[in-house]
Amino acid sequence: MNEQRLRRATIADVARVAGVSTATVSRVINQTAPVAPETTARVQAAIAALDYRPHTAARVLASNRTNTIGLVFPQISGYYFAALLRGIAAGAGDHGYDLLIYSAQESATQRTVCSYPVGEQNTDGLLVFTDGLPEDELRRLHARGFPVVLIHWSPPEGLDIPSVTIENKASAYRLVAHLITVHQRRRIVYLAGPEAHEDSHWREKGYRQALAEHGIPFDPRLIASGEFNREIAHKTVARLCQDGVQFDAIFAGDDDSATGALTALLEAGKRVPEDVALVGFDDIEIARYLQPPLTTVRAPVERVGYEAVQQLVRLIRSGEADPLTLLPTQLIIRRSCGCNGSHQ
Amino acid sequence: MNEQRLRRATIADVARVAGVSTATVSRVINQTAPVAPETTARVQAAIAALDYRPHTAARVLASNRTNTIGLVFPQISGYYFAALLRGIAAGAGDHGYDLLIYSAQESATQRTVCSYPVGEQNTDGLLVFTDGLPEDELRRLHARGFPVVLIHWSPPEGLDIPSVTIENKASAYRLVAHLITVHQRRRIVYLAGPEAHEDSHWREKGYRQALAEHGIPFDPRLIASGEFNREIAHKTVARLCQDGVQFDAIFAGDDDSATGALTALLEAGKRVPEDVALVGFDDIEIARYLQPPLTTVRAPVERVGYEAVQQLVRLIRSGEADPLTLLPTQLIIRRSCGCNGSHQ
DNA sequence: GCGATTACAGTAAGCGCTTACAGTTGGCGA
DNA sequence: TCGCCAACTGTAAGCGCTTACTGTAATCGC
Repeated sequence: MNEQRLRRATIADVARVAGVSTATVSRVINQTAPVAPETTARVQAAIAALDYRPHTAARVLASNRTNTIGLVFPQISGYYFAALLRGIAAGAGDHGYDLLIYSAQESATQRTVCSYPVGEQNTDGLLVFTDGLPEDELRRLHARGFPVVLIHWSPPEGLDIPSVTIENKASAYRLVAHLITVHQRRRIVYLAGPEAHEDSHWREKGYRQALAEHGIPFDPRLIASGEFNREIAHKTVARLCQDGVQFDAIFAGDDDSATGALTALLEAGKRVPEDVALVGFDDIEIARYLQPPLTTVRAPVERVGYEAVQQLVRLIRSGEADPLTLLPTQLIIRRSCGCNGSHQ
Repeated sequence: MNEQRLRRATIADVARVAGVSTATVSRVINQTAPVAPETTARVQAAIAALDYRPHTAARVLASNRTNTIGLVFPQISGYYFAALLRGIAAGAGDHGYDLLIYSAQESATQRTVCSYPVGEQNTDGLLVFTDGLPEDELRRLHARGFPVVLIHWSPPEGLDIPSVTIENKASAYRLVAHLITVHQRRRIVYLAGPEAHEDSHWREKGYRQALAEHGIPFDPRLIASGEFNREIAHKTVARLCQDGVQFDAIFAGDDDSATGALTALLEAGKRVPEDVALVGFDDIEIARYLQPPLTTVRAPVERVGYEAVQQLVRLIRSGEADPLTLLPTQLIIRRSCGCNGSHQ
């Protein structure tokens, strides 16, 4: 492993071997100007012979394009993450961009100057997932005209930063309306997500709208905290049962909390869906394997990632992007709501 | 969004405003040489005033250090992924490295020269997960003395590339020995993973060793393909039941296939663990929520990622690293093997 | 047959940093 | 007092590319 590292071949080496100028080599590599086929062949042979790879930093410096997009995450976890990243990686690949990722949870080694390891200094644009970046940094980037696209998050007051997310409100509405109209449920608990999580707010709005439109009064006692977390949802629902709160359905803010709720309900001796109907949100992998299989909403997570890259690339290249991209979801009816659940 | 992008401040701007040379500014930023406190203050004020960020590519080009490590994945998915990445991101952050990731599944826009978007040209070292990189590329990098660390994968014949993984064999041995000695099982199915997946081979070796040491003859009919995949495992086990193969336990190569196996067993009218004991591997999140809760082995996935970065950084900085890092696992006894399962 | 293109190739000026080298001080031991 | 050294700062040479500008020869339209 310790053979000294060989000096890497540079464009000048290639030029010398091929008997052309460095400009020509550059043109062959980037296809930025016509080069005679025979010359091209000579250059390519030289590149192969020398095992030459263009030095990225030098290209960036000279061309002023990094060809890299940055991704900022508050934390890496959960079901969402892998799917979203898959979409983003695919999008970046399709558009020829590299992907630099930064998780805010990293114990930030204090950097003298630059508070964020990813930004204008090393990327062409940024993807920010939920509250991955504090508002002032966002404002700073925006003031500079640096391309940023938000994922599952709205821009702060006054900033016109494009954002990509899913139809939370409409989906929640449909889910709750289903519980009300098809299964005649009227006391429906909403297991809210974390305060900071915008999605949860929109889902709650959909929930409230469904109640309102079906003449069911809103009861604040039926809003409980699930935190998009199995354990917490478990405890919350257990307490609800203990406290004797009356309810005949639970709309869990996401599927993770739905699984917690399910366990708690069974432990409390409730039958699902007979005594309590249960619906979730996300359609995580295991949703269909629960007993009973979970009725939920399928969010096109991967597409969210892909679409976000799409918008970012447009923003980088043309300076414009859709202010808001709302991706449609799909109602997945299984058995936990009381249906037959032919849906797989 | 369309205000023209402002020309970014350069080190020369900072130097001018602070009334010093660019060298001094550089020294303040990098703390590479003593600078008078008063000068430092002036420079920092100028940096703040101009909102200056050093241009990464320029630093890389000048200093010949990218301060970035690359991560190559065959595909982004599964439980493993998020946890591993979390460890890697943490490790990279702790050591002051940025993280560039590349998923081989990206529909590779054909690049003229460089087949891999990540490598010597833009990183200081590479982390390769399972078979993320073909052997010839690995050999090329190794020949160049480029730092690479393998995760859950062994170097090809003849290459001394450090690798980090978990104690697959010993863990599998313990699991199977537990089934044999504590629960008197003798016809134990092994649900193997994908051919390419090294872990599965080691787990099988542990399985065979446990059989051998307890005087149980190895029966090839009990080796079936689970592919580390719920659906496939489901089908495989269903077929096993149909075919009337006799067995009293299943050692699933991973927890995903264990969940598939569980469903298939229940569907076939077998009681778990009474008729068939079931154990998995990984301890994924839902393992404890299965009915019955799954006995398995907890792999320190996040630590694997962190440790891999550790080794890579050592390799980058000092040229040496441990050839093989085997992280210990922990037996998680729940109910699916037949125990009481006090373990949470 | 002549000016205007077009196809192709080279020259050289940076891109924004780091750092080797070279001062200029002032303090301190001898 | 002198030499030495540490502390601090500046000068300028690149790092390996891209690309504006030039230059040449061949081709084309009429």
